[in-house]
Amino acid sequence: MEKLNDIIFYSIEKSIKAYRQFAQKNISKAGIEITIDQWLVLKTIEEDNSISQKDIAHKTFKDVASITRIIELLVQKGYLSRNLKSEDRRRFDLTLTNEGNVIIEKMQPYIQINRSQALKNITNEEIMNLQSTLLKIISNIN
Amino acid sequence: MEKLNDIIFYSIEKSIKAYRQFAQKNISKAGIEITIDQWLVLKTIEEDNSISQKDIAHKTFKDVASITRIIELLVQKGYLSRNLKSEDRRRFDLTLTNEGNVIIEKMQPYIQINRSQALKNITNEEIMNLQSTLLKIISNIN
DNA sequence: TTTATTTAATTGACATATCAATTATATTTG
DNA sequence: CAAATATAATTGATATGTCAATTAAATAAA
Repeated sequence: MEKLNDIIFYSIEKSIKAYRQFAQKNISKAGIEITIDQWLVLKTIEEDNSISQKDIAHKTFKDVASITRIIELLVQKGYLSRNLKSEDRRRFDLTLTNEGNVIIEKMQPYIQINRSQALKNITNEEIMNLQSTLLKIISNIN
Repeated sequence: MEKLNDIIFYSIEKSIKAYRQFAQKNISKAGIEITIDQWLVLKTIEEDNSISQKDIAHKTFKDVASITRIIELLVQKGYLSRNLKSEDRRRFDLTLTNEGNVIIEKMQPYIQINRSQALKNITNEEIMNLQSTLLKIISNIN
């Protein structure tokens, strides 16, 4: 009978968990006070500041409920400002504050280092194959 | 500048999240009242009923604190019994109840179906490559 | 053997995930 | 236009993840 360890989904889970812990540890060690998830949401807003919370959720593979709460924390921390949109009062204008921009800048080198360390000695071809197989899995279950 | 979407870690995260949602939905739809995480812990105990909570945590890539809480829920639900070990009173004897065994049995076909649907049209070679690249990533960050 | 150290598990605090219900607003339809 | 429907976001409840502090027991060291 197959053991849990043999299952590919365990490797996928293990790799992403290990990467998250590794990345978060490096960020915290650098004295940057933000979680990877908060950064991810902030970065998504930076890339498109007219995006809706629903679309942020979709883009980050999170739930809209989680996005509401993460945005709340980002506002509390002073990285983000949030105001009702006049055109559609169900939605919000989300804008990075100066501090928000600063922290995105500050994170950049760590993100790079984390990624390159995690992918050390792995060829482009391997990455492309990895990506392609993962996309197959994703499309199989949608 | 690279967009979030291009990053391989997003595909890894997306695939595992999609798989978990897909699997959980199928289980719930079948009227089985257990979470994937609870099942995972129960299955781990079934495979080795002398395992410590610390080792369950290690094996499932979870935190010992989470294991404590998940075990509590499994006991509450009547799937697991927990008694102090006489040899080492810091530890517990964890044993599946009849109901626990029944639910593991009941889950089995769904687990199989979920896995085979997710891996449909993906060759063994691809899976092996996926596994091997993921293991490289894991070892790079440990 | 008493004390110090290590180990296993728990607990508290906070962040995030998920689902269902709710609120507020916008859009569609009769 | 008024009523019905759809959409965006929030909120509550429960589960899990993570870290730090704590408790209880076992083991090692003085």
